[in-house]
Amino acid sequence: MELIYHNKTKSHYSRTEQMDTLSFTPHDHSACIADAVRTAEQTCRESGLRLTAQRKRVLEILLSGHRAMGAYDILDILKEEGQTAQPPIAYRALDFLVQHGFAHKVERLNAFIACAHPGEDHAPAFLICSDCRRVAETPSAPARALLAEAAAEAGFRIDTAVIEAVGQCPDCAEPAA
Amino acid sequence: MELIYHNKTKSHYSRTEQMDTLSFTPHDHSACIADAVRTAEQTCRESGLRLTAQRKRVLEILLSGHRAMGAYDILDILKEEGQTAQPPIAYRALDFLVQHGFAHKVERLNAFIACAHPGEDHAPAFLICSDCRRVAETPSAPARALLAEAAAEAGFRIDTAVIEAVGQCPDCAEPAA
DNA sequence: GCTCCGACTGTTATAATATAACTTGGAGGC
DNA sequence: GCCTCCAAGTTATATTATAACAGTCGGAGC
Ligand SMILES: [Zn+2]
Ligand SMILES: [Zn+2]
Ligand SMILES: [Zn+2]
Ligand SMILES: [Zn+2]
Repeated sequence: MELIYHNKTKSHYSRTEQMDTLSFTPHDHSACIADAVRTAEQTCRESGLRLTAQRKRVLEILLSGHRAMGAYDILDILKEEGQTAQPPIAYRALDFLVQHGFAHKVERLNAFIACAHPGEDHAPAFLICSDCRRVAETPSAPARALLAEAAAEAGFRIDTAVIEAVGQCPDCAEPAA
Repeated sequence: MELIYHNKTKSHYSRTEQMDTLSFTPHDHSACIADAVRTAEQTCRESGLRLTAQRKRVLEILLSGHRAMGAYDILDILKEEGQTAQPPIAYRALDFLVQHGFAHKVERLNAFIACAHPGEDHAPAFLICSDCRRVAETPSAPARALLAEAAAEAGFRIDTAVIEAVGQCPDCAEPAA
């Protein structure tokens, strides 16, 4: 399979803006997990936050695949690991992770994913594959700028914006060959 | 496609694209309701759809304010009107209205609004006022185009996209003067 | 008119997602 | 040691959504 997506027109996305959508790209995933955990640990150390065992474990669970997971999916895993695990356990850990940028909530799915670019201060759009449930982050600054423009014309001041696309990822879009 | 999104002065939104965000604009709201109901009736007549009494009543309830309402908010109103009204009553009517473009689901709120531009074949972005809970539709075609471009670079084909902004509407943004 | 069919409605039950409220525990500062 | 604070544990409940099946109604065709 040889797909080339850059051949048509000039990109609006500069090199430095290129946030690779690695969920859909083969990569060393155990390194990917280790990196994310290390980044979270370091960020917390620097900011005086407490990445407790529970929070770290929930982050690791989210990181195990680049898929959105419901709070109760996470709870089930914690239970299998021997915890008693009532809902607030999962929701509190998720709140912490989302609050501090280590995870995101996918509104369309009422579910959560580990952030693929922790520490980068980004406001991603999500690409949600309806076939395999994988979710990737993609840059959204240009789209957000246009949205802000449209909002401004209505006198509306945007605090946050949710941008989530549903469709087929590269793997699932291939004809069933 | 030639878009320059850093240009402050020139609008990317043509006159004909101007979907006035009337939720935030004073207007003859009873005419607004009547128009929407009439449009729905006509569209259904033309398309062989059945705008039953339940569906019409739910549409009217949604139209009563330019706010997002939960399915159970609607159920409560139906109950006050003497119906027995179990959840599927509301969800079925909402499914129909959303399916055929007479209403939208606001993912961020898990709630529904009447479409402000029925029959226009549009894919709006929503502007959600966090203070007064009013919701307006605004054009999103330019932002969607950029999102599609970013997705294409990842080999992702978009079927649908949710674009929802939370912030302050013109009325609520005014300093408490 | 009658019948059949398909779509809508009524009803019961339950699933899935999320939070409130209060108690217990534990690390660190003083 | 003791206090404070925040996290974790626990119970209960709120909110959002769907499954499943039984009744009803209206129009198409005969
Ligand atoms: Zn990975
Ligand atoms: Zn996929
Ligand atoms: Zn109106
Ligand atoms: Zn407002």
